Amino acid sequence: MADGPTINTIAERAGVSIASVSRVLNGLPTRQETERKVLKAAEELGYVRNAVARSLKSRRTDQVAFAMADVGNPAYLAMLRQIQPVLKAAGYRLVLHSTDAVAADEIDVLHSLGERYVDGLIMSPLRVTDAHLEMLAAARAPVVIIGSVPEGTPVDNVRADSRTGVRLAVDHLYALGRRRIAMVNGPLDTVPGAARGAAYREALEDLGLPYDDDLVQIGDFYRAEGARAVAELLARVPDVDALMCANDLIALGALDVLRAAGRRVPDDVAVVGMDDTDLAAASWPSLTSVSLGSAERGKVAAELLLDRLRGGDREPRVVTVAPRLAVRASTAGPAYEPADRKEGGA
Amino acid sequence: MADGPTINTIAERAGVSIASVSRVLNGLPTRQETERKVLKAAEELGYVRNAVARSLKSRRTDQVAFAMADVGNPAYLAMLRQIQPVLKAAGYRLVLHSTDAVAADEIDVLHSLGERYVDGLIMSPLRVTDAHLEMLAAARAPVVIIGSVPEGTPVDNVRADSRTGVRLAVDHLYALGRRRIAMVNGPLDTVPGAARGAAYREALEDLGLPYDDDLVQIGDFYRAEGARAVAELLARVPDVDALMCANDLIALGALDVLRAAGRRVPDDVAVVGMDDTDLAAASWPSLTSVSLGSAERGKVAAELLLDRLRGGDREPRVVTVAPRLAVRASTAGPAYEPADRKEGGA
DNA sequence: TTGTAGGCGTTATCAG
DNA sequence: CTGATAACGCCTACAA
Repeated sequence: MADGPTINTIAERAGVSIASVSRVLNGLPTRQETERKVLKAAEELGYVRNAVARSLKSRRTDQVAFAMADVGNPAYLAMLRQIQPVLKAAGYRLVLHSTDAVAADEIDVLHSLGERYVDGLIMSPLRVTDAHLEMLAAARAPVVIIGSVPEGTPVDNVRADSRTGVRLAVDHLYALGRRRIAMVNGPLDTVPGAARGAAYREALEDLGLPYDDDLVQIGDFYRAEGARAVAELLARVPDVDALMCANDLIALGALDVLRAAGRRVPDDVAVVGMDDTDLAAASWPSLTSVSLGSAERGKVAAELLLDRLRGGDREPRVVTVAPRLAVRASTAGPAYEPADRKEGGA
Repeated sequence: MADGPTINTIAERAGVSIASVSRVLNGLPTRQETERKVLKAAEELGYVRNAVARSLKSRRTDQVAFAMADVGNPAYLAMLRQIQPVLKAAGYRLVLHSTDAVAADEIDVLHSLGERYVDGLIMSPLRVTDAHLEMLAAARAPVVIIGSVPEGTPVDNVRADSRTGVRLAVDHLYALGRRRIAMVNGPLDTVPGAARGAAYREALEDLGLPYDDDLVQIGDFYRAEGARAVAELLARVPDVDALMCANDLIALGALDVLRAAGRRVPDDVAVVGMDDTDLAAASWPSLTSVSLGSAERGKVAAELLLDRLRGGDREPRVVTVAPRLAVRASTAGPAYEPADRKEGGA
């Protein structure tokens, strides 16, 4: 762990100037002989470029960050899988941050942007506080937000249309004859929580169904929390016949609880998730879910960031990705009995 | 996105020297008046320290990296959840890398260590190639490997004891009366794949059970791959009565396939996973799984790294975490029928 | 307590 | 094509 060699060490050993070393290392035109000597010396010394010094001079790190609110949520993984290759192909290394939706951690990541550790940032905050907005306004490197920020925030913004998404789901449930459609949501002070809650209410009203506070249960966007919320809901409203869950993890928790309670899905209670993650197709029964285009949003976000990094000093752009309903067994297919019925939903 | 202010900008505005600015910003003793002026100027300018320049001088970044082979595997998340707070408490920012078990990506992360972007690294490689070992030997910053590296590799090493772990599981299955115990493994050229495969063979032999190639199926450490592998296995060896899966994801895939095939778990086929992730307890039926102490390993790794970062220039240390069998429904409990039987396993 | 100046390892400009 | 040399932004003796 002794101090590593620098271009100076190489220069000495090769008997050339540091300028020549730098040139060789950066592939600039050099005499064959010089190049050979330098490369040989570098090799022998086990030289590794000090990227920190390089960044200081070049003002670039060739690194980009993606800050995820919940690493355990496959929706973010779907984004990651799209973001990673796009940036990699463009020569950037992607570093991840796990913020656990803690505002302070997100602010810290934003801060690290200012510290110049990365050239750009993709972030998907659950809550958007004033502190967030301040830092975004002051950001000196490109930021792309996946999720919604207020109009006028000077960053690119890739949005889901959860309003339409929730409507797709509620309409689907209604079409199946469900009339006691409950909503299991995450915290209302989160961006998705607020949007999905409002959308649910709106969808019901448009269908002429009464909005009933009892049918709304707030928990959090995790499986265990979802399960807890659904347990409470069932106790309070035993006649509920459909659950609109604010994400797939909540929906999986719902399935756990319904199974334990002996309620058949979808016969007794239909369940819809959101995000259409891998888990939705893999669960039992498989889960109908509203795709909010996680993968697509990741891809778009990466491309927007890349565009900015390449010098696009354009107006902030807002892209909205369209939702899609993936109908599966939890609302329309066979429930516990070994498959074969063919009825299809909606 | 104009060029940000530096300590020079602040110095001018505050009418002091850059040295004073630096001192104030670092909390060194300064006259009240000076401090006030500097802080005011910094505030007004929206100053953010350039961490790159700071690092160049101080030779520290206060950042540490954790390279995960598979972000989608909850076993790594369990590690992460332990690593994160330990390092954070010590003042380090944790950055994550997703390598997808691609050797080239892992080498790149190791390279980034040499580039001085981070002060240390925790890494959990699936395969350990010569290139890995070379870079580890040459590493100029502390590295902790979660997983096994050959004796003599000059890095701290936190190991699981999958040998004992597999044995616990196989013995358990044997005690339940199972005699056609198959193994569903990941690639044999991975460290865990090789270890678990060998352990399985050894465990059978010690029980006096014949080792049968037909009972071994190689796939990969993901759910879909696990499902595929189990489907093949079932087709080839219909009378199998127990599956020892090399991790929980494979085991979940196994449950999917068994359910689709109408085989009852555990009545017809008992299933054991490894890693004892959150998913094991949450699956249906809940999954018996060998805990290899992911959380514990993460914690130990973080502490070892911290020790090194604090100057511990000691001998490389090897810590092995003991396995534990978590018995659940997939081997011992009720299967598909609504619970109530009380028999307990082993 | 404060300012001046040197240096961290690179890159890039400018003469030679 | 090559070699001095000046930044990049910050920290830190050392001197005042």
